Amino acid sequence: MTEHLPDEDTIFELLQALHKGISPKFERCAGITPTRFRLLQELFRVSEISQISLQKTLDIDAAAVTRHLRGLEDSGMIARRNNPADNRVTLVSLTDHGRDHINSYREEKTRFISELLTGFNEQERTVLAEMLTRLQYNINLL
Amino acid sequence: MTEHLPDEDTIFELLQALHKGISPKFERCAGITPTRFRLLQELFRVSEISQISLQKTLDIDAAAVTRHLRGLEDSGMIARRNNPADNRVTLVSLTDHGRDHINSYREEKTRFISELLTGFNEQERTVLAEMLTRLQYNINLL
DNA sequence: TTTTATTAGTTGACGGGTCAACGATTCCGG
DNA sequence: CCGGAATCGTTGACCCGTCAACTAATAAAA
Repeated sequence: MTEHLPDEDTIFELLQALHKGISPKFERCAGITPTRFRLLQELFRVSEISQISLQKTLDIDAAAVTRHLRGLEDSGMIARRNNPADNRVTLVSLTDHGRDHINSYREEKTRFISELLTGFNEQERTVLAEMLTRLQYNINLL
Repeated sequence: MTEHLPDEDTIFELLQALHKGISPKFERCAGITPTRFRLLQELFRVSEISQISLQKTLDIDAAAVTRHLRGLEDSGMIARRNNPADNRVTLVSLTDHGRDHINSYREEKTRFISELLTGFNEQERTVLAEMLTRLQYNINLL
């Protein structure tokens, strides 16, 4: 007995190892960092948005937003302008160039995710999503 | 129809969000970084080991090992000595002080993980571990 | 209205990870 | 035996995230 104990620890280690693998592989496949992709995707969805809204939506630090946007601006993907109605906020939007690129990023991301979920049927995906949601819930209680 | 599509993307985002939550919460609960805990745990297991073996076992960068060990050495948890049989390698081991501490870390970690898995019965844990393993496998193919 | 508090964004410093370059040691083939 | 190839560890530079301190602008209160 105690043949193959699934071990609570195993799940924790699997989650750690999984994270270690996912981000770099995503970047290698999609050609963009997961976080930057999320930024672009949100900009695509809403067309124009303040940095603070971006930050809250994506749940990342304000400093990180500032620096990612600087990078994306330097590469011509996004543009920023002051909000004339409130000079504290800067409004961010995709440039045409950015809009061009995000579509190919989305394709690569779709391809990546379908590779990631290879072998998972519809029901398994549902179960997995539900379990991950419960884990997230538990973590938020700590 | 398309009532609540579990969405491939959802799983990806859940994994990302999960990671964002786990490490800081672990550290807050256990009082030590996940990586440093893994280092100590491995040292506890084998008593004395070279840095390169540590690195391979834990699958982290050599530079990270060097720096973590410096930190752990400064806090008196570990000791290092040269391998007299091969002056390239440095052997790392727990100090008594480190051995004292790791037990309380282990308790905190156990508590943390059991909170994390609250509401998961034995069978669900098995299913979850198996699914995470499959994800890991898929990632390694990319 | 003037003062105070709040909000948005930037910056600096830090910890964690990676990779690339380097010195020291050991191994091995000519 | 000796010189080139591996191996081990360290360091520096970079990216990504956090927090804390700061400025500028607006909102709220006295």
